[in-house]
Amino acid sequence: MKEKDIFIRFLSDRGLRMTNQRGLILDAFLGTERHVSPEELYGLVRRKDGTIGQATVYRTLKLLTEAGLAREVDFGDGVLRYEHSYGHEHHDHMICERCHRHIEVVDERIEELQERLAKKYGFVLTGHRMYLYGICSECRRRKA
Amino acid sequence: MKEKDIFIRFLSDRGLRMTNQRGLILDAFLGTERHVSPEELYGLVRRKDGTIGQATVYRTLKLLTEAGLAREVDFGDGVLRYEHSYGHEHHDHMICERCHRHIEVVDERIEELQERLAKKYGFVLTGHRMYLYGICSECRRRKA
DNA sequence: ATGACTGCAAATGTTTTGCAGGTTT
DNA sequence: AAACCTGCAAAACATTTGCAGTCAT
Repeated sequence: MKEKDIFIRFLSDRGLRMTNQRGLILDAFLGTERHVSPEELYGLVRRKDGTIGQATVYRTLKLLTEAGLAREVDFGDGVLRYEHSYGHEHHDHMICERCHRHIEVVDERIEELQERLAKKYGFVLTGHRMYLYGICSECRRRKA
Repeated sequence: MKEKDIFIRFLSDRGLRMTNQRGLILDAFLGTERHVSPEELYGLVRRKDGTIGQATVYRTLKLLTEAGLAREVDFGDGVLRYEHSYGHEHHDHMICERCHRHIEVVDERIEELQERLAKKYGFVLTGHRMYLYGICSECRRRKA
């Protein structure tokens, strides 16, 4: 399990320690492929350890983000979510407004045009967020 | 002033009334070309009427949004901002991470590729949000 | 011992809501 | 009167922080 090693390394590089709670949170995070909110993750972790506090979950998610293992995703619904970052290339998101299912997408040509657009205005891009909202085929079929 | 008429129309269509406060808030909103947060707008309006409450500002901004005069913009910094919608075509945003200056941008080719990308996954797009983050030329020059 | 870690509760910051009083129709 | 509006303060919400106690080195 490479991620755990990375995390341990990251922690010790900063004089921090790997703890039981951090391990549980990391496992729970890695164990789901969904975009989890801190609250959801808190629920998952609590099944393993009922005494854990949500502050610890919040704090650990920040650490995982700094360690490059997690990435914050903001769909704009007021809750921050986290997705796997290690071994997961950059991608954007397409979200169904009915069933809230979402797909990760990448389009090289779009990425390239974004760069060009930035250059046109004298910007050097550091990152971007792109969310495509729509209705997926299933939802359209179900309620056409 | 077309916007005011639209707002009055929108209100009366729903059995609501144009009031002094709503008028002031609309004027203040139209009077700035920046992306204002409710708090900023509250500050502006209070200069004209010191007794206005911020709840009224929040409520009116929601109304303006429903009326199609304002559009919510979420830069992901924890504050919702509002921009003019009437007579302002769709556009995306490019934000300087140093000076927080932002530019409104549109790229037809990107829009088109987004549509194609959606179609590829069976989605029909209803909208999208795209934020490009970077460093603007001035900030690069100032602190290269 | 020192410094890190944790759970808890309190604080934060933005936005929403309940309410009592005021205004319009 | 009925329905809408308003300001205020309280509530709601996700997230952060302070703190006192605990644990690892």
